[in-house]
Amino acid sequence: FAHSDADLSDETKRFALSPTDIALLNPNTKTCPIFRSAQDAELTKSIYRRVPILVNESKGEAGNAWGISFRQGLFNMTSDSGLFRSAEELEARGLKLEGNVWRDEENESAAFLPLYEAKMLHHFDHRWATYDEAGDTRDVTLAEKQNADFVVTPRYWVEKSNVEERLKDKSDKEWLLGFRDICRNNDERTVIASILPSVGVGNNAPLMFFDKEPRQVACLVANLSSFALDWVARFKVGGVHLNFFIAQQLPVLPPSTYASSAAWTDGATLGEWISSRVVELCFTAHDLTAFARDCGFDGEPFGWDAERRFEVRCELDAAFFALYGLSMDEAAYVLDTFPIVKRKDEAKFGSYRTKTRILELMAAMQSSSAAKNV
DNA sequence: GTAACGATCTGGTACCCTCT
DNA sequence: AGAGGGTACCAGATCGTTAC
Repeated sequence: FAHSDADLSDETKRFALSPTDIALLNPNTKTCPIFRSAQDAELTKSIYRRVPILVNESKGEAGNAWGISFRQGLFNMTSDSGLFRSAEELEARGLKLEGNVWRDEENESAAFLPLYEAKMLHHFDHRWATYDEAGDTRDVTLAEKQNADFVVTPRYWVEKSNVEERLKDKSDKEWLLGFRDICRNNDERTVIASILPSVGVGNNAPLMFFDKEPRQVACLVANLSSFALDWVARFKVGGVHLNFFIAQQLPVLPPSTYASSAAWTDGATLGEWISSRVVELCFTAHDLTAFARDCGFDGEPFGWDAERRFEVRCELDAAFFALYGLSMDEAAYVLDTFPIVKRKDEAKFGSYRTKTRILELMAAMQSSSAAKNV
């Protein structure tokens, strides 16, 4: 991100990284991160001194507190394309479409599940984009999101038995955690992870599998969706892929974090405080009922209320800035490095309200912590 | 077979500039 | 002011190679 020779004489853009620094930031691969300034480098190093990486290969099982394993989706968009079926084919076979699942009235096991692609997912949203009748993708509308029965339409479907077979050694859950492989460090947001139903998934939406409680996984989703983590991730993504080796070396709070409570969680554990918010954000449609139930929530899907979602997401972001040990000044600096978020906020609301609200919430958290210490 | 990842292609949007 | 063109950005899909 030094674009001209003049940048080389800018003292804020000139800094040194020692071998120890590089080993701190990318212990598995010793890859050199891409910092834009000395300030970025120093703040990132301070985060890595406090927060462990997701999978530290040199530490064996102890280096994988989440018991996590990865897989490039369930189907390779190139080599598995022979298994993909279009709506026309399935209709011609006499199958009936229910939601986004094609069913055979005579043979219950012969169903075809949607094949999700990464672009259909976004933060806390498994209904971000859908295919239309013409075969083009479009964003899901607000009215559609507000309908808990609405489901996205994929480009292809895959046989349910193929999905089950590929999942049988990986997960017994009826939901998955996927993230976008294709991303850039100058996109609006870089790390985009989401809970999605247990369906077919293309290789550009890699999946994470765990041996942890669903509520803890919900907390991980919030962590992966936080500005704090995203800011760090941007120094790690050099090309256009969020490869496994990059994901594994992101600073991610360990599951044990969520067993404790904070002054601002009102007596609840962090796990309860965070996971209840994640369920509220994710469980907006009936096709994620299994996820809500696994997290201990028995109610109906939450209505899609943009203002409420904004508030809850700001709460989560404020929480993760605090959990990452960032001061309000540091959080403000981090949020100023998301120009597209800022620009869209200003265009729609007249100011960078995401930043304003997160900082307000951080201030409130700090004063409740201070009150508790008295 | 899985994973990392480059090359190329597609189709879209956003924004800026110039010309009329 | 509006039309048209150019360019950058965005988000993939597809195909291929290499390594293990």
